[in-house]
Amino acid sequence: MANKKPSIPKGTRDFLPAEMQKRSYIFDTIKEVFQRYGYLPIETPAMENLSSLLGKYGEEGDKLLFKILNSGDFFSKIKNKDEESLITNKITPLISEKGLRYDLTVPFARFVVQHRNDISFPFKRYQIQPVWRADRPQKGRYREFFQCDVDVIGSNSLLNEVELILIIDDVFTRLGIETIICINNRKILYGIAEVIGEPDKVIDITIAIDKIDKIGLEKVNEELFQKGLSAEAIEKLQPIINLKGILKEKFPKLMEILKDSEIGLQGIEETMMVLRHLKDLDLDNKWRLDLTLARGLNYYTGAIIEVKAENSSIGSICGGGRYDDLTGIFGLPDVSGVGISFGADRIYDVMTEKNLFPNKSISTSKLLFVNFGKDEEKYCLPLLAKIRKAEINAEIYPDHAKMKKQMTYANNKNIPFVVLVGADEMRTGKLTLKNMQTGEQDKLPIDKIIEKIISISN
RNA sequence: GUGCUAGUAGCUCAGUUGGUUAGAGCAUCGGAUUGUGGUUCCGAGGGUCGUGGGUUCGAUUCCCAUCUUGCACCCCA
Repeated sequence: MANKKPSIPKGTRDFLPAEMQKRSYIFDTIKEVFQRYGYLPIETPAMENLSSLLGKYGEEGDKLLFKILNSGDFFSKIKNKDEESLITNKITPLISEKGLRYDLTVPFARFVVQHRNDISFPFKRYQIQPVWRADRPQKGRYREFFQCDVDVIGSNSLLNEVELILIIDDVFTRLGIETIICINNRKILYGIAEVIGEPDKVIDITIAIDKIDKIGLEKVNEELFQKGLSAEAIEKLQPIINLKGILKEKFPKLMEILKDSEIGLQGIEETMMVLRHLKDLDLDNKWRLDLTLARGLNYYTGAIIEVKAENSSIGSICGGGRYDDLTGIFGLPDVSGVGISFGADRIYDVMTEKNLFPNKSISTSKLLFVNFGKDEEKYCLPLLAKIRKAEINAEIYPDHAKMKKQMTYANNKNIPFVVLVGADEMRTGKLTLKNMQTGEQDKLPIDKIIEKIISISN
């Protein structure tokens, strides 16, 4: 009798038809744009070997991986069952060798290495699938969510970076979301770390200055000090973080600062190239160079991109960058890729918040046959087939229920037309067509009904 | 993983300083109307008061634990 209420795991969601319709709208729009730019779809399994996943996302990422318990009697295979060897991180490799994917980029790198002989480079692919993270859920953060990735792999050209930004601009313009696209380059960040004499602390530095908008300059400096940066290095960093002004002024200053760092200068050059193109292209969305943009994922090496919706509490809705050696870890060195990922669920949240979904009716059915009984069913079925052949979405109520019930069904499902077929209609061949919006009724033969519905829906 | 908030019908929420049968609106179902929905009127079903334990004569109410939700940190789409 244990009649427990059914539930789903923390941070996961069911989607009702009304939500699915809106989600499909987002996915369809994104897919259409991806294809417009010449990207082709792939899919990869929900689970990967843990060895493919671990160590790719940083320490924090490893913690957030969902691990899958081995099948069978794995426990008997463990030799030492004393407490010492049962500590989580020691026992994990013994009982789990698979995990749910954390993003689509790392599985893609694995995919490219594995299928290198079946694809030709540069390889442009898109991939729309769910990913899983064992994070604490909160606003705009789920444990299962969909990413829409576009990547080009096997090309060093900065044209790819430019193209991805155009895709971002295209997608958000179509969806009606006003965004700001932030652009930076990891090489500039490396350069800065080099110049201030703390090249080993790049990650700490970037993570800290990434928070400057949120916690302010003082707290950032505090955090840097705690991470072990010398006071001198922090001092040197200040003018860089505080670089103000328009691009024309920023770049010469930055070049002066980074003049002793080869990698830093390279980063500046790359970024200037990209931005110069963007200037010519007249985007609908705002964009800017943001030296405080860092992004947490370890594998980025060049350009980094992040998109935020304007005036929204939901965090970034799209992000990405260039990774020079992701395939290297899987045994294929010297292949560079760039890619971005759209967070479909956050885009959904932003669009809900700002009421940006087009208000279409939920049902796709244009017409419902009311069911009066056995003889009438028999009479209606061929007519229904005819209507469907005319490419009109239509259905018949499956039970011989009361009129009220059937009409309510049509009403709730937003079906614009109802056809009533009883003894009278069967005798004359003229069916009663009811317009659910106006309440008007006509007696028409089936061909006229088809004509009418087609003319109205066009 | 850390801190804070909350959990009462399918949904949104009342309520109880610990005391018989826990309420409303919406939704659902039925009827007024056996071939006419969206508006109206009448009625019905639905709750182990998140779960487990403790204190008490008695707990939905107090205490503890746990799960879930929301928020902040961390991190991120």
